[in-house]
Amino acid sequence: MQTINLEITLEDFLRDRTKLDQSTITNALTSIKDKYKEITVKKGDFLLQPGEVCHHSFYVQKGLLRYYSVDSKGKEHILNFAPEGWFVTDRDSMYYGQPTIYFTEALEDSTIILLDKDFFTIFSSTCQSFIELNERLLQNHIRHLQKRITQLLSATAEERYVDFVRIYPNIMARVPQWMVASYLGIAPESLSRVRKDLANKWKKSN
Amino acid sequence: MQTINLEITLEDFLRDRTKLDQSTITNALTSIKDKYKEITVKKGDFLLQPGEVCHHSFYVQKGLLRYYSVDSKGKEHILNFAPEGWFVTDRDSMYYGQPTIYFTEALEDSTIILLDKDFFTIFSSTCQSFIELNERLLQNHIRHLQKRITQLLSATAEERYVDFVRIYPNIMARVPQWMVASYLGIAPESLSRVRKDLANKWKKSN
DNA sequence: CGCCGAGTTGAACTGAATCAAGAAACGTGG
DNA sequence: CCACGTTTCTTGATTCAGTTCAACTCGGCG
Repeated sequence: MQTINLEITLEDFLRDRTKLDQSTITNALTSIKDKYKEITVKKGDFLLQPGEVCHHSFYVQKGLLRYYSVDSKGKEHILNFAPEGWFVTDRDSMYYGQPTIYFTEALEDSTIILLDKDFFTIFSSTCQSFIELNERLLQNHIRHLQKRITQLLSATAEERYVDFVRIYPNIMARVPQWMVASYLGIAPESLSRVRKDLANKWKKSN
Repeated sequence: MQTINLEITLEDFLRDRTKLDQSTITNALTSIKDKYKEITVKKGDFLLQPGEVCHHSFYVQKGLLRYYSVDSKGKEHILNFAPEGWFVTDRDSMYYGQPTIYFTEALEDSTIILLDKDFFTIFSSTCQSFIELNERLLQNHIRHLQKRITQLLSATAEERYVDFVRIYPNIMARVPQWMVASYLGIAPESLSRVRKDLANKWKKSN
């Protein structure tokens, strides 16, 4: 498999989003360095499985995660993909101490930063612009989820697919097609047909 | 229409969620009283319509709001109901200054508190427990949206309906059935049939 | 009284799921 | 580097959940 060479360190990320200079961030991170740690995982490894309790947020430094559930009929439903620079947090489990019902799996060999439950709180107390960052992240996450709900309520399989490739072309290229289908809430066979139809349309109009 | 007599003031809400005493909250609110104001609206009034830019979060003190979009075929899709003690925020519009694409409509005569865009930020700077409240609200909102996505991806119309009445029996009783259908992402006729089937099942098992 | 919005019911239709089979791509071990 | 099994993708035939369209009922309300 060809490796993808994206790597956005947590420091890069913080610098970019908080507009603080590198040394401020390095200092802040050093002062709470027991609140996070870096690990590497291999393709196929699980960071979290149903029944376990979640103690960390995951920041993806390199690689790709998927966060999914399995329903009563054994079908997988992907809630999120997380490439470099994204977070995965199992909020139900982390904030309420319940065992999770989701899988968090590495789709590629990945470098992940584990952030303690109180990482954000503690970091926040050291600098104002981090509070704002955190809020912005949550706000954006909400906007993202809301958009997805609107789409699930109103768009056809084809529309959802077209939108997905437009917004996440890189993810499209990095995961098997049936996972995209699972994310979009359609059967893999249906996605295959959707793609065929789109290809035909495109040919005709050319 | 019979009136519903729930009323949860913003102060009640803050006291309950931040565990601060009443006088602290009253003082804090007094110090930023230009950052929020109370209004009353009538059933059918719109607090926000597509094309307008959103400048406030809405806190529902009394009454009921719905937040919905209209798709290209003219169909409505309800993103959220908001009864007493709930918030409605159009984040796309408020944080990015874009005109909104959603309707925010009062389904009953309502008392609404308009919270300025920076209400939360300013209030946060006066007390730590408010930062936490804000974060918890956002976290819960995310959990809620995520659950809804999982359900849209995996559950049948019947399962979604059963879950809805279990969790929001009060909303079920306060809005027309076709709005519940719209929230669940099914046609009103389908919801009617689902209910009929459920009634039959219940009779048989009795 | 007559109108109107909400809900129900039936019949026909349809987008997508399911089932089944085969083709292509992939990775792993020899 | 090839051979083999596994996974992914495609295609066709069939089924099904839910939509659409249309007609009818019911209960309020001016």
